[in-house]
Amino acid sequence: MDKLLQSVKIGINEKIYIKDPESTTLGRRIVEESILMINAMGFESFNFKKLGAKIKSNESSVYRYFENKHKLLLYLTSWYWGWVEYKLVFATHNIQDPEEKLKKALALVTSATKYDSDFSHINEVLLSKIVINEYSKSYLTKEVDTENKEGYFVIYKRLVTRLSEMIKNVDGNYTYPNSLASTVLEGSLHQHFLKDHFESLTDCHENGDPTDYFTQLVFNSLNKNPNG
Amino acid sequence: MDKLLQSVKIGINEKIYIKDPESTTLGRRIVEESILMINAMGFESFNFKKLGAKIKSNESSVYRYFENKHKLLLYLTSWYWGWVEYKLVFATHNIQDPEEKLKKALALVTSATKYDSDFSHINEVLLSKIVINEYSKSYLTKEVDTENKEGYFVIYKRLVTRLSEMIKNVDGNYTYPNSLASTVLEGSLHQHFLKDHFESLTDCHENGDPTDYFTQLVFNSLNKNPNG
DNA sequence: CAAATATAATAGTAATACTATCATATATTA
DNA sequence: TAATATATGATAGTATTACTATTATATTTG
Repeated sequence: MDKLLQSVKIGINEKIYIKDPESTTLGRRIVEESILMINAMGFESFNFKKLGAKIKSNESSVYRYFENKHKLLLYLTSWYWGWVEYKLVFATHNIQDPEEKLKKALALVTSATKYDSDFSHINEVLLSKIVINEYSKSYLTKEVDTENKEGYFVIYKRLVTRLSEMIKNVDGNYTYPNSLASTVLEGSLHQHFLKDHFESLTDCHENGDPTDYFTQLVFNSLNKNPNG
Repeated sequence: MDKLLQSVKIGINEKIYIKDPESTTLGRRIVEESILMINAMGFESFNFKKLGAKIKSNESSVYRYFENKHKLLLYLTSWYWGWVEYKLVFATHNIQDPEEKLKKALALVTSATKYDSDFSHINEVLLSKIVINEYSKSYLTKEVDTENKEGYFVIYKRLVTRLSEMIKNVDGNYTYPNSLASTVLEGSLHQHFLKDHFESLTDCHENGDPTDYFTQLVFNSLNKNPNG
């Protein structure tokens, strides 16, 4: 990644925000601090009044960027998935062998985010924790279908599709490429969550980790090309 | 199931409620109507004032049974998982062959709830929809660890463990029995959700279904006993 | 029938999730 | 550089939520 990310802007559906937070200092401060705050106090306790106070700005100013905290969550998680997608495409585009490509993709998508790239106002380590703890809440709502039609989840959907395509490239006859791809992405978040809060429900600690687990899971499901 | 369920009471952690809703008519009405309401309007819009009005009782009366709507959700989802556990144990206890047993368990746990048993005030079909749409919200909170210590999730954890044991009985050398069990349970809810809202992210519709998908996924991961 | 208990009705509070208005600071452009 | 546009800040206000507290009225039980 490194320097490259400096000039890359994750393209997020314009309907998610009122004013592009990337366009101003205040906007970037909103995004930056909201990540710290949501991470520290959880999405439920977080609100725009607290955020305004924290950034020494005002509640009403925050509302000029995002309609409400749900939209802000959509923004943050879209950014995260866009960032993962970028890393995925970048890291796999020059790999020819479909199995190697898929293996690399799975590693990227299932491993814990450990380092903050430090090139933007966004702390990727904390953001990935937010995604683990809060992403489901962004779509488990009564408004999913309308918001989906508005395109609020395109980036995530594209990521699932990319993974699904890689799966198909290893085994074109497999019946459940989309289900497997969505299981890996969602299941990975879940295993990371269990590791932190329900240890007994996962084996991803000392003697195992999500990457190894999901890599096995996927490859055992696929009939690999006998020539490959 | 049928008549048997009439006399079976799902044992739920007493700390989840203030007064056992099973002990009174009002309590059962609270549970019964809350399922209909949460299903119809979603957990976010649901509240005790609306529930009180709907059952022609009072907000304050509802608060004598449950501290807040989060506890009510814990109650409902615990009941659901207790019910699934009961069905699981009942349906598999006389199966000797580990593979057959696991197969049966997977079918039970991944298939959509289609029929309301009609023996209690609880509509299992709607409750299963609530679990699909809202279960994650019951544990994706800042209070998980304390609530987990209080035993609010024991039933679910026991269910995962049971499934994990069945997996181990098919392949004792498999490294990830707990992860696989938790993936199946959580992943199954997710696939059902995707089927309803993000069709393109799943293959569980015309030519596939969660049971078939997860059965394949699990058995492809396990080295079956060559003698079995 | 009295006493205990459950439920209902009403009121009240602090916090949330906003909207509206106006003042002020900063940037743009004529 | 003055005029103007735009962004931000400060303050106030509203409806709703998530409760708590109190008192009144049923209903059950001893």
